[in-house]
Amino acid sequence: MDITHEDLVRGAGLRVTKPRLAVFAAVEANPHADAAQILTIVRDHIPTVSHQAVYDCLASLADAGLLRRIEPAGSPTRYESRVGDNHHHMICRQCAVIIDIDCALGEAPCLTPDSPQGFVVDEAEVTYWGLCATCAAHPLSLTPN
Amino acid sequence: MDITHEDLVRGAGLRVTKPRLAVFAAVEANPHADAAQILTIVRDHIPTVSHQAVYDCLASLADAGLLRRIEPAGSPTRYESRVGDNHHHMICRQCAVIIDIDCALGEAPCLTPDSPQGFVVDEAEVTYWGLCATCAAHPLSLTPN
DNA sequence: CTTTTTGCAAATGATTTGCATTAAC
DNA sequence: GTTAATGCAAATCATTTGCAAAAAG
Repeated sequence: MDITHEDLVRGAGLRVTKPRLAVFAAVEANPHADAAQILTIVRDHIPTVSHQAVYDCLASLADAGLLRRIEPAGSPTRYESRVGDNHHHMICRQCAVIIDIDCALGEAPCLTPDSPQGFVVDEAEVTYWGLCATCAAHPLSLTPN
Repeated sequence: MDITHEDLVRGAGLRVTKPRLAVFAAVEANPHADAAQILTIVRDHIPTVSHQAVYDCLASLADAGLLRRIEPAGSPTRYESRVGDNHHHMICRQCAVIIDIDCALGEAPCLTPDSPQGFVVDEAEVTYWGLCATCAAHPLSLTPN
C-alpha cells in the first residue's frame, strides 16, 4: 500500500520519466535544497541530465503540488516534498539553513489579517529569521555549518 | 521640528548626496516600488543618475535602517520607507500589488514558534498571499491593475 | 585633502526561452 | 503515432563587482 513517487507523478497527470523520479527522490532526501544542489545529486544517478531538465522537473512537480517552493529573501529557490500540511520555516541569517516549524496557530491559513480591504487570502506564509543554534554559538564564524 | 530626509541620512552616518535624497523621497512617495521603478522616478528629477547609483543608495539606506527591503517570491526586491513598526504584507498573486497589514498579534516578533531547537528568532515575517479586491473581481483579466 | 559615493563597463548567478530530438503513453 | 519531456544553446533579468572620476565632509 506504499504510494510510490511513480504513482504520485502519474496521479498528477504527469508522465513518468527517469529525471522526474530522480528529482522527486532527491528533494525528498534533501529537503530545502536548491536547484543547483538537486542537479548535483541527480547527476550522481543520471550523469547525463541537463540543467534545464532539472528545472523543468522541479517546475512541473511544484506546479502539480507534489513539491513546494520556498523562496526566501536572498537565496535561490529551495524545494521540499512536505506538502499538504501547514508548516512554516525558520531561516538562519548566517548559514541559511532552513528548519521546518509546525504552525503555531492551527490550520491554514492559520492567521487572519486585520484589514483585508477586499483581499481574498489563500495562504499566510510565516518566516522566522534569526540564528540557528550552531551559528548563535559562533556568531562570527566565517565557516558556517 | 520636521525631520527631513537630510537629517535622517546624516543622522545615520551617511553622506548627504542628491541621488541619495532623491531615492529616499522616491521610495517614500512610491512604497513597494522596485529598483527599476525607483530608477525611472529618480531620473525624472536627476536625469543623469546611473543604474548603480540607485542600487547603491537603496542598499546604503536599507542597511542604515532608513528603508526596509521586501523580497517577495517571484518578484524583484521592493522597498518601503515605513520602518520602525511591526507590520506585514499582503501580496496579490495576479497583479503583485502589496498592501501593508498591521500585525495581527501585537508587537514584534508577534509570533512564537513551537520548536525553536535553539534557534534565536529576531523577526517573524508574515506574508499573506491571495488576490486583491480588483483581481478577485476580474480573475482572468490580462490587464491587471 | 581624505573618504565615500557615483558612473560606467563588464561579470555573475539564477532562471527562462526556443527549437530539434527523444521517450511516454 | 501523438504529445509531452529532454537536451542544448542562447537570452534575459536583477543584481554585483572593479575601478577611475567626482563630490561630501
